[in-house]
Amino acid sequence: MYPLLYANFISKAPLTADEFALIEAAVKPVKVKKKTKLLTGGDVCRFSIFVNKGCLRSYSIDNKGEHVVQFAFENNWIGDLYSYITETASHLTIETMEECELLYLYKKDMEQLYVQIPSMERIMRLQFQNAYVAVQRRLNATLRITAEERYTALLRSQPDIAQRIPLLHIASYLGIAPESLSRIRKQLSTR
Amino acid sequence: MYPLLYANFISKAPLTADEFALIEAAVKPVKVKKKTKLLTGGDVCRFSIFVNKGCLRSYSIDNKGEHVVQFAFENNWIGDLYSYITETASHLTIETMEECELLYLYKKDMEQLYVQIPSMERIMRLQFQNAYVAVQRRLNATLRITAEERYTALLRSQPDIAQRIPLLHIASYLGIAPESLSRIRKQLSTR
DNA sequence: ACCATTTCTTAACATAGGTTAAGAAATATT
DNA sequence: AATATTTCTTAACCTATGTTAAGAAATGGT
Repeated sequence: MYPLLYANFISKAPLTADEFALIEAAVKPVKVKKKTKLLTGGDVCRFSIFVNKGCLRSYSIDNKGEHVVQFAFENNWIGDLYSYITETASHLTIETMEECELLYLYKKDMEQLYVQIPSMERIMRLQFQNAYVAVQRRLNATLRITAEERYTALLRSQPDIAQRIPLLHIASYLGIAPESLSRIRKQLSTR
Repeated sequence: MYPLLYANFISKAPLTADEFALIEAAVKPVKVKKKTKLLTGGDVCRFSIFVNKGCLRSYSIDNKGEHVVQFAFENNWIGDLYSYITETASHLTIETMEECELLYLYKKDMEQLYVQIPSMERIMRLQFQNAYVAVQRRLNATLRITAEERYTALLRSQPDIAQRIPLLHIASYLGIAPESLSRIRKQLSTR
């Protein structure tokens, strides 16, 4: 039924067919249009979203504008883990950037699954752990390498990003002005 | 016996006197001199260290030199959470920067405590969560504000840092050259 | 197909921070 | 106290990225 989701789960912990059937029953499939807000700053994030098709971004807003925190493509999870766990207001907005097929896993249903499926706890711990490692790695990159190097590294890890995501948002994710990314692209093309 | 440790634990989860006695029995107190390495890149980190007195830093090393990842002062924890959980080689070195009184909590003993003390799981989850939030916040700061603003923010959150820690290491933590931090200090003093 | 909107590029100029090099100050060692 | 080591400061110059402004290109809606 959801082969991508199945692969995603069993990469973290083994599951029987019956157990995965419980997960599929808990999951809420949703199709949404481009530029739809799925979470707005101030809301409590009560779900994790699995991307079956399409892509999304999460971003915070301050007096300087939007700052992209994360992109999520097919087979990725997105949400606000901190708000989810603490049940406090999120500082993030989550928005689709293409037409998307998403699978919502609500916390309420997740708690059921914890009781029914022993490996479930491991899965959430791994999700947190992956999030932690990803942000730690990105911090190191930001402190130590130039924007150009960060951009080429991003292209390597997600080769279709330049086609799928406006330069504007990629620049925001890298922490630079869009004009600077445009200049970087030009420099890269003339080599 | 260890009032700082006690306060640190009960800020995360309630504990009975008997439960805290089990923790105190599990903890290994150590006094170490300045500039002692407690973990070296390549080791698996099998402990969390609680700082009762003194201060430490963790750092990674690459071709450009050392990069400070974290400072830990009294009442803080330090370790390599990723290596600890995955039991893979750490990329970090942990080193004292003053004479220290430390409390080691080994993973092996921690696992006993998990069985004996129900709130223990919550405590570790909170530790991970705090680490995640701290690094997320630092990433945002690094992407969005100048080195000068990051330095004044650091001073605000840890006012004695300028007295206790060499400028060299503070600059590394901020991701700038020591000369630049020296220049920033000068600019701040003439205002 | 046409118009509105969004996104991207370019260029000139400004600035934060890096690099190099030298010496001064502080701290540790004998 | 004298010396060695570490840490800090300063200054001149360099480079990456920011800022502003304008127009070009692409995309979306009707």
